[in-house]
Amino acid sequence: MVRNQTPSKVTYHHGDLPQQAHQLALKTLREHGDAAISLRALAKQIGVSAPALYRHFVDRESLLAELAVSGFETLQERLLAVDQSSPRRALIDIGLVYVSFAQDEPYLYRLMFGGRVLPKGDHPRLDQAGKGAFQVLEDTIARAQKVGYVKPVPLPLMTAAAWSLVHGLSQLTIDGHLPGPEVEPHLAEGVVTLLLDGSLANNEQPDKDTTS
Amino acid sequence: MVRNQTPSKVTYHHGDLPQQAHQLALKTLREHGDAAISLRALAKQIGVSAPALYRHFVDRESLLAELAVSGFETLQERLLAVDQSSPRRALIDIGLVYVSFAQDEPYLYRLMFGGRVLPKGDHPRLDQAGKGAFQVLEDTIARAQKVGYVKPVPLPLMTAAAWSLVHGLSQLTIDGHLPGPEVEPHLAEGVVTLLLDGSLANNEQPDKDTTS
DNA sequence: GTAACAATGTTACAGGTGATAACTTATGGT
DNA sequence: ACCATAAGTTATCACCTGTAACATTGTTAC
Repeated sequence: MVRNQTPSKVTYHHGDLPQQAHQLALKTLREHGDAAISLRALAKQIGVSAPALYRHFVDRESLLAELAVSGFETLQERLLAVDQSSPRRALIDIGLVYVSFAQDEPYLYRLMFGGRVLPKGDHPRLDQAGKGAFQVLEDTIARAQKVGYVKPVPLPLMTAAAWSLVHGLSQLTIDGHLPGPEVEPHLAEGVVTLLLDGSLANNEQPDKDTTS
Repeated sequence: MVRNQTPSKVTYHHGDLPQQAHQLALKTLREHGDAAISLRALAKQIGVSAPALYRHFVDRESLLAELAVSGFETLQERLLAVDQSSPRRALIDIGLVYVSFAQDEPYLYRLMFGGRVLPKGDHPRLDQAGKGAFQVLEDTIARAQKVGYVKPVPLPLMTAAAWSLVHGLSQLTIDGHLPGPEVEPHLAEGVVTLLLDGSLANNEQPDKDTTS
């Protein structure tokens, strides 16, 4: 009904439609998934006519793409916040933070990677944002490799393996195919460690007989 | 128009609507994705009225669930066809077959795992089919463990890691985040091997200095 | 054989959605 | 003060899922 923005005047022009639509859509996405996002419903909740949204979003899909972009950005932020002092802990924590993000925001994560929005060509901002998050992972691995902590396997290969592992674990726990963190709190750490210990340089290998 | 089934008579009753609808929907899915599947369009192509389909599929979603089930079944078949004589080759090949399936049938695979159809409760046949495919992977790992080829790490943990890895790699290549098999033909084998060599029992560990 | 019944089709229709066209009002630069 | 333009509005189209009420065919009991 009434605009819940700071400007108290009720104006013909909304003043900040794109922002508010983005926020409300994000909230709906978080709570009910992308399928529940309808431009008409959004407009009604904001108190504006449906076609008004098309002044700011060329498509419904472009709105979803924006949400996905913001998702990649916050994922990147969380990954960048990981402490990088110890290579091993950094690698593990990057993985844990990644999986935690997906589990905290299942609908958002699914939108980002669900193929609902194809990253190819249509939305250059989207794959740029995706690359950004991916880059943090790659940089962490590269750093650990440079220090000699990780095997000198080709960086793209090592990165692909790591990303695949955390992405797969995220998706499978989200979809209920694997137990979530409330059932198996240490699954993520165990899985990440499993890949990691197989990826160490020879001189860094832990005692193999104490790992059971 | 004319029924392309063996019975030549054009009848009021179709005779095999569910089957034909399933096949046509599967074809549409393969070529254009699940979003392109509309019951009306399906009915029109088959030459039947739209509500007729509701005699056989309670929902659009239940039709999609059936497609997903058949997807899991053929995936399971392909996984079961893997030669199990050598534990190591079996493990690697299971992974490669899994990823190849996803890359051969990207839209089908996305339907199976895209969260489009939630496996929880609604469709018991679906998670049964999913468990079936998953079971092949787990059995292969269990066999390799029993033989002493794989570390005595808890089976659910090892399985979760393996499944996460191949699933993540599948999804990421499908979505274009990682290079596909035409660009990097050996990526899948490299990634799978990376996890595997970190999961070997001590007495089975390959020479670490020749693995670069 | 035929009458009753169940299965499988049909047309008509009720909501809901994305998207566009044509019109109206406010904003801001000159 | 003016006017071009940005940002709203209503009206409308095409399409979709899903339901209700009716028609036709196949089947089974007598």
